[in-house]
Amino acid sequence: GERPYQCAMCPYSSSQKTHLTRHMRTHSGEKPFKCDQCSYVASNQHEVTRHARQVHNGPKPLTCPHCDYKTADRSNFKKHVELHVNPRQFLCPVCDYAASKKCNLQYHIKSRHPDCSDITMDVSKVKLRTKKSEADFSEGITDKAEKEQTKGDSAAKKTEKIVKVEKKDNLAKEKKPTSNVSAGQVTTRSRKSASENKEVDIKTEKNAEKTCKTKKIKRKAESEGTSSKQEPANDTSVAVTKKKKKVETKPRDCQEAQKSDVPEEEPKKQNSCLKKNRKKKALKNKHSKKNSKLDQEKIEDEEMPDECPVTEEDECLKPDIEGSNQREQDPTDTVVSDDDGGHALKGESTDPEGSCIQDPGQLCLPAQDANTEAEVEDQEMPAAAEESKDTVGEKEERKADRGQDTCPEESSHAVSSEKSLDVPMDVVPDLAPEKEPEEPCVAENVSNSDPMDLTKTCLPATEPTGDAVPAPAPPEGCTQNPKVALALSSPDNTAVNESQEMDEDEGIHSHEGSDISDNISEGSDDSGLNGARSIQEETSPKTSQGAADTTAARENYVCIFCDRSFKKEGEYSKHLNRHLVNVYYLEKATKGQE
DNA sequence: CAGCAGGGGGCGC
DNA sequence: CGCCCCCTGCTGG
Repeated sequence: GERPYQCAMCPYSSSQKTHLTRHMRTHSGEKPFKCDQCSYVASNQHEVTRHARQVHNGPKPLTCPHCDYKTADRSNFKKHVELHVNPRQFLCPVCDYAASKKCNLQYHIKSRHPDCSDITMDVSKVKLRTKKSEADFSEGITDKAEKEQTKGDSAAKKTEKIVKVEKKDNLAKEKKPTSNVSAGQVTTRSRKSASENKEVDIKTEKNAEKTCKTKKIKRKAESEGTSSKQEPANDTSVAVTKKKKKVETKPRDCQEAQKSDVPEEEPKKQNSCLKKNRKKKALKNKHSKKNSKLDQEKIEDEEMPDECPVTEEDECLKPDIEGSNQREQDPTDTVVSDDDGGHALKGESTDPEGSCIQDPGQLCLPAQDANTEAEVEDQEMPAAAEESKDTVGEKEERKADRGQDTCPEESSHAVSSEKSLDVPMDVVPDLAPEKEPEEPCVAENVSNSDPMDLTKTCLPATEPTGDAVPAPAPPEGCTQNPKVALALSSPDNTAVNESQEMDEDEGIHSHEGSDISDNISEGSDDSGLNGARSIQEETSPKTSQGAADTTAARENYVCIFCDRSFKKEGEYSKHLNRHLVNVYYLEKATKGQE
């Protein structure tokens, strides 16, 4: 309590004079203690001794029971053991990053999320699942939250110490099993706490021959006594809050999970996602957050298996009380579940990347995305099988390459992309120009599906044309037709629109995607309309066919927009042009407004 | 992630 | 006073 020795230079105060004198050296910079083996100097003699132990090959009495790691630094030793016991306990509230060390998390937050408020960032509260469990179990632990920063660890320590007293010897054997942590994370959490304590205790015992135990116990008792009062509530609340947060934050995730529910497949996605993420990191894209998230997700995934179910349940049950601190943690958990679900739905084939990356990204898209994706896939698959297997393969490759970009997929869709040129012209703009880049995943999916549809529609038309109709099929006149095709193809306005938009972004530039164009028409040199043209050709025939079939055989050309029929291609093309022009200007107008 | 170092609290002598 | 222990920050691999 009392701190009679006040520093004149800073707010520091100490209960002991010597501490103040020592502290004063920090201000004066005085470092009277020098290492005899090097030039190292310190203000504290003990720092020199520690330095000598660590830097100069001193004895390393501390040996990790789980591995060959040895160290002379107890702090480092504890940290290391923690890695075995419960890796990645510390989840970043802002992103998915998970750290094995509190300090690492703090550093992460500082470096990555400097703008975040301290409160939310309070690492002490951020703990992980395992710790949560511990906290829940042991009341004493709870003090951490209240104490402020030291607490978290101190509490753990305390618990550990206590455990030691009780168990000591027994544990050593048990340790190993628990140590497996990396492999069997599931059990680890709950176990971890216990196992950790045991292990740690043992170690400490070994190393700390002395009276450490007694001291520790004292400390524990003290700390507990002090903290116990307040903490219990806090700890529990904290743990609870975390869980709750997870639930809340992740509703969508949950949804996804529910949909797919297949946890097994998810890992794949995650992995892929992770890989992608990593790549991104390597590239150092702007999206540091995303990357981190991804990483975290990975981590979580690994750990999550067991926990997930539990956490979810908890979350569901509890509405969040506090929710303030660490939503993100939960999200991560949920994310994992989500991912799994996504996999299940999609199966392996789909592009996990997009979904994974984006979802974590932040928004709540996931649920929808998942759905859309699933649907898209379904649609796509057939289409791909039918017509554009090649294209699909290409797309995939492209995607993989582009993985970095958030919305690589779009570009990938060659088919749609080509059209893109026309896009502005295309009807789509009217309906939904809005989408834009944010939802790469969805867009991609959609776009993919759309392309498929288009292709389908187009292809049939091209081939059969000869049959049904006299086949005027002069591609030239129809330059504008593509639009028509789009319109036709897109009974689903939304999908079409999306695809178009998507196309616009990249498709226009890159010709790559033009599977259709290649197939259909190569010769067209018309400026921008080339891609469209191919479509047009197809469409025109198509229209003719379709029209003939459905409407009336007599008229070769039926206007998509107004059902008007034309016997002559030239007339029809002119008529279409009128519509197109209108559309074009409408688009411009809409864009301008936006 | 491990290592190193700064700073601080507690305690025995 | 000296020592131990701990927490934390930062850095390099």
